[in-house]
Amino acid sequence: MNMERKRKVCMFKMVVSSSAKMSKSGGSGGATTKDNAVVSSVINPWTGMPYSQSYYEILEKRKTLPVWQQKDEFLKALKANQCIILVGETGSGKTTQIPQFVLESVNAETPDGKRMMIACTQPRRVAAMSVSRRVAEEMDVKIGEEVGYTIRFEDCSSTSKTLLKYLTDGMLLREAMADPLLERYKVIILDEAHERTLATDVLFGLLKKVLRNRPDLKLVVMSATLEAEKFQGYFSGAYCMKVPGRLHPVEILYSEEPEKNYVEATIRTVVQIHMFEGPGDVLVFLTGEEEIEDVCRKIDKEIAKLGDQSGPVKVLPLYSTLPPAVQQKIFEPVSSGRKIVVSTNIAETSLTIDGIVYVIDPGFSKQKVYSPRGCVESLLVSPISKASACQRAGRAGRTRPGKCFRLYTEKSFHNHLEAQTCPEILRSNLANTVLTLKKLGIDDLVHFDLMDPPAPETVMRALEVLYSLGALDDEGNLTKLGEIMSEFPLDPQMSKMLIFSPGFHCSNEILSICSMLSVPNCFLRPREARKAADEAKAKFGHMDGDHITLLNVYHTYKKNDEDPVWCCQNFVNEKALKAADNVRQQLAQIMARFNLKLCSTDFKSGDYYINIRKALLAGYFMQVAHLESNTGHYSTVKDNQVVHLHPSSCLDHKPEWIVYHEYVLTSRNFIRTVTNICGDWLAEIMIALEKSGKKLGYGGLTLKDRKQTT
DNA sequence: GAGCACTGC
Repeated sequence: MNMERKRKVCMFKMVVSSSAKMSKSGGSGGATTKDNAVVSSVINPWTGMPYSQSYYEILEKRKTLPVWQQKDEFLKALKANQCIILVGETGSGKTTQIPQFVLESVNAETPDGKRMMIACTQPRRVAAMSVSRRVAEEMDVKIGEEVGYTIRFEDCSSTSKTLLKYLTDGMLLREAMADPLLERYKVIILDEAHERTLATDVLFGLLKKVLRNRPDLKLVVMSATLEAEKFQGYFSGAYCMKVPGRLHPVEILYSEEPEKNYVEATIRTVVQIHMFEGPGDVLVFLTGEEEIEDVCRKIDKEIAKLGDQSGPVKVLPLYSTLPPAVQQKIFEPVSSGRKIVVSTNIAETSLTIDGIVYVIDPGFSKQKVYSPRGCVESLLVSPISKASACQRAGRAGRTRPGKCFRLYTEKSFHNHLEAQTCPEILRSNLANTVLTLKKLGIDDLVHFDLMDPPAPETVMRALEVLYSLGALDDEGNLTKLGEIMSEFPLDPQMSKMLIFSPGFHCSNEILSICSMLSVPNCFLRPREARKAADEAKAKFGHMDGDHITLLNVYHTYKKNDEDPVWCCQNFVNEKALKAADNVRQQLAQIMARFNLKLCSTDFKSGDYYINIRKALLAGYFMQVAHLESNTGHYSTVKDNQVVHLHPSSCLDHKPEWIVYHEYVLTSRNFIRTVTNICGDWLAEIMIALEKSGKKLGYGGLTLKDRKQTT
């Protein structure tokens, strides 16, 4: 078969010439030794110790990064402007170097020794950790001292020493809740701003406000190219500068005709690359676990058919729920033949694989969409954005020139793909975000200046939820309860359930359930052992429902001393349970801060499970479904939607009333993680709510109607 | 009788 794709467009320019010149003039060899002799007496101002040999070696490499060419320009701009937008492509060195430039100049500006920090945010924990380690090394200091990082569950920084702190964007938002003017920071750098995470978007709005109240604070927004103008318009008056990247050229090849079946086209392209292209590993982007496993098997089969006429291949799947040991395999070099990694979007930003020369981009990914009407979040396979397509292509040019095969036409790239992926804030349930904003003192949500304001309906829905939970009062102000709720890293319903659980004498148990609900699904179900996995899961099952099943798993895990062998034998995801244990500790600390007692009902008491189920309802009374006797289907109490029990539920019967943790829209309207409750308990809550004057918009049902059905 | 893209607090 001929290669069908003929159109070639070179997307990336080589930007190595200037840096090559740079390292030549710096002199590698003899000159370096001479330099060292001169500067070896120089003392590291941070430690008071002479610089180590490796400091100078790294310094030479740092000086070759594109961003060093513009160090002076940046420092001048920083002095003259409150807000800078820095556009830097992959490989410019902005994430490691800019914060150090800032540190050098800001320190010079404040000789009074007043300790204020520089923050640099990252969307992901791993990045915050690994970048700060690298920077500590570059500065020849110990991580956690002058340079540190803060992520959930781990604070590797020191209040007395740390000057430069890398942290997740979500973490900075948490800090802002206690310190709304972010007074401990002198400069805040928001990195990877183009990713537009929910936390980054909220920080944008918050910092725009804070900058007006703190003329001494400076903000640096760092982003990849595409949205620079939009950012400049939002941060009006910001100084904007561009730094070139350093990526090898990537040749883009498009399909001539639209592909009917992108999975088949993918397999065909892999085979073609393997037969006709030179050496180099292949990275394939697909949408999900099942599709990936399926394609991996088919590629193996097709390449086996070729027989000896082509070299060996190693086909490896990659997605987040893969056990870490299997994930690690993608980084191992293959002794002979070609490595083919078939991955989800995880390889687009979170994981970087070296040695990739060919990228196959079918143009799809699974994306979260939110519908405020039904309060549902769902995952949909959707076309990616142009920005995302460029990011994928760039993965082929990290080590040497590469090729990217787009399995769609050039016309559809230009005409059908959106420029940017829709920001997360427009695709999410905002109940928790609105609670955070209220806690940050932003009362007027309508006039809060967000880069992309969400639909009014989404904000209204969030306010409604918070109001009915008692987090907001009639005027929309945060109540005492709302304030405590905002301190928990949980959805508002879950915070409320946890805060009310001591009143039901079961806070230990609810705490464990919250933790289990906060981590990925702990039940493993490998394709080759489905039956055994289902049997193992059934042993944890409880007749009252899935929440108590989760509690059983957690208790049994602890009873077995967190034994990895036990996890494996019972098809339980050890990583998830460890995470639940971490979450539990964190939540317990927050509870202690508010004097929320940890208590349990006597296990032998008939009320043990009843109390737990009542506590569930205290938070999730808006997520109740009723079995309709005429149809045999469940319908939601709130808006009379027909819903179906998710097949993963352990319930083997259909109780009249159930509370559900989530409503997911996939092949049908499913409710997942459900527990049997009593209609009278719901009626009691409704009466109490109505007495306090709260209207819930319960689909036109009056209280009398609801009482009649109980 | 299904699915869980990916992050983050």
